[in-house]
Amino acid sequence: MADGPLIVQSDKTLLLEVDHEQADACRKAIAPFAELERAPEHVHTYRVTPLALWNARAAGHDAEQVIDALITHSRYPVPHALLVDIAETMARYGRLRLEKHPVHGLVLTSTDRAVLEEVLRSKKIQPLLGERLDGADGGSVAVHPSERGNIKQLLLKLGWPAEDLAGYVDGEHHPITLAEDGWELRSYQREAAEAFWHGGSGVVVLPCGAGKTIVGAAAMAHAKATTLILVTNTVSAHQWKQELIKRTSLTEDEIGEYTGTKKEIRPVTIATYQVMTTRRQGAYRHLELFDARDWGLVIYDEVHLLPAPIFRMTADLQARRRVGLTATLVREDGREGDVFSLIGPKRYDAPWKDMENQGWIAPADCVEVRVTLTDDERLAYAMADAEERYRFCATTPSKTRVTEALVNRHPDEQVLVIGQYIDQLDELGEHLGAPVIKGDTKVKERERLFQAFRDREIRVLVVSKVANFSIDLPEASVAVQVSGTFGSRQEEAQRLGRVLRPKSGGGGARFYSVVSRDTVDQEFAAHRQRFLAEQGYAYQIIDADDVLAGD
DNA sequence: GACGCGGGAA
DNA sequence: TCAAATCCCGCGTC
Repeated sequence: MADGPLIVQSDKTLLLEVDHEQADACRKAIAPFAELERAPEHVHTYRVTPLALWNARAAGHDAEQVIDALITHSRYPVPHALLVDIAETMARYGRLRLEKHPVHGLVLTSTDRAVLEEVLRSKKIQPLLGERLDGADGGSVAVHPSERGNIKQLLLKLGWPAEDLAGYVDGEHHPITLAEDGWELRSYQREAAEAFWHGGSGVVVLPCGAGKTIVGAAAMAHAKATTLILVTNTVSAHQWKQELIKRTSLTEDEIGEYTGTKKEIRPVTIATYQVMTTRRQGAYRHLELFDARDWGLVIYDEVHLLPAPIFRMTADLQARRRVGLTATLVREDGREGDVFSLIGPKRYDAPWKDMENQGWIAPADCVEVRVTLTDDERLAYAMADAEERYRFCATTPSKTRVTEALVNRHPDEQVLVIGQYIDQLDELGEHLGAPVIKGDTKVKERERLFQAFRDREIRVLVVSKVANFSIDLPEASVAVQVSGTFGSRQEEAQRLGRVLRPKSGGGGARFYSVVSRDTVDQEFAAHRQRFLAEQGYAYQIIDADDVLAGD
């Protein structure tokens, strides 16, 4: 295409011209194998990474499709070296395979003798290996079954990710079917569960509110086996239980909660990550849960939050079927590789914009409102310690008036004001005459306020980070974000997710992010927005003065 | 045993 | 980076 929207560079970055008429199609075409790096106004930068290429490979895309996508949308001739590199990187996945062996249990095998020799020379790999079993057309080597996870991690780091074809144990049979009354699986939920089931293990990526729990239930109905579900908090554990009772044939007494207060082990057991990672005298206290039953399926909820010890435990669970559920595969700690090798490749991914087009989530406008600091504030900002800087510019008093104006812009809608600093939120609450929900708000009080908000007795609610975790926040159609943590892309996604539930009137949602101009606040906000930009959400930028002037 | 509270961890 | 929120656990009361 002579005037395509994409510039493909030999350093593996892709520049996408956002306003080009082909930009959406292009974004969609490159999304499976490129990660968004920067997303300012006009040109977005993507990077073609090995992990993204291998995920694409595992999802059944071949190098030819990837290369075709680049050539189709590129404005200039695509550097040949890059095309060669992409083809070679993709070909690395699956060159080595882990397979079952009738005598040795597990073997690492390859038809490419040279690759096998190369990885066998690694000092870290050698201790995991047993006997050499060379055949006529290649080689293989025994691997101790308990090292199945470790060797995959190491091979990925060496750049030769193994395809794991060694299969799974069925686990203890347990009858589970989906309930049939009054609802049915949405098409994408069915596809996601099937994609996981055929892959055997891996990750399903769906937006907030798209019904990840239901995908988990569908996966359980495939496995028909005892299931261990790992979740981030007890509220989530409870919601899983309620949802499973509603959506499957499981009854209350078949589902156990394994948390701080209850230690039930049942055919389906829901445990928090935290209870699994608590230690006494250096030893994990509740490891026995993994061996308590012959689990046929392990579900990892919010896999992007999986703590490091759970990875180590998961390395020993490689013969169990595993499914990870998440809205965002990105991790701020860079452990995407561990998700890939220990949970599995991405098996299903639904772009948010596609879901929006099909009416599963509400359309949303994202607006960044830029506040200019006063001269005094600018000076104070410049003098502030590095640690104090973000707090200072994120909580500037000017934001209060702007927030109030934004809230008043939508007099007939339910509005959430979301922020990070309690002082700021208290002040906003007072100013807006709205209740504040924060960490030390009692659960009873939270529920009372949520209910009043649902009943429209309260129109505006100010919430702290509790909004990032607690799932049972009622729906709103407008959210105003006044501060957030540095660069947490998943935080932004969670917060936008709060307003994405389809509206009864069919209307759209509005997400405002109030940001101090020319400060680290603006930088942080830009970083948080990256994930949503990748999903096709563009931020319109407006000036706070225009808001105050009533537009 | 069902709570509520406060300390510690990460 | 810090601040904030979470959860677990042990302790008390009833």
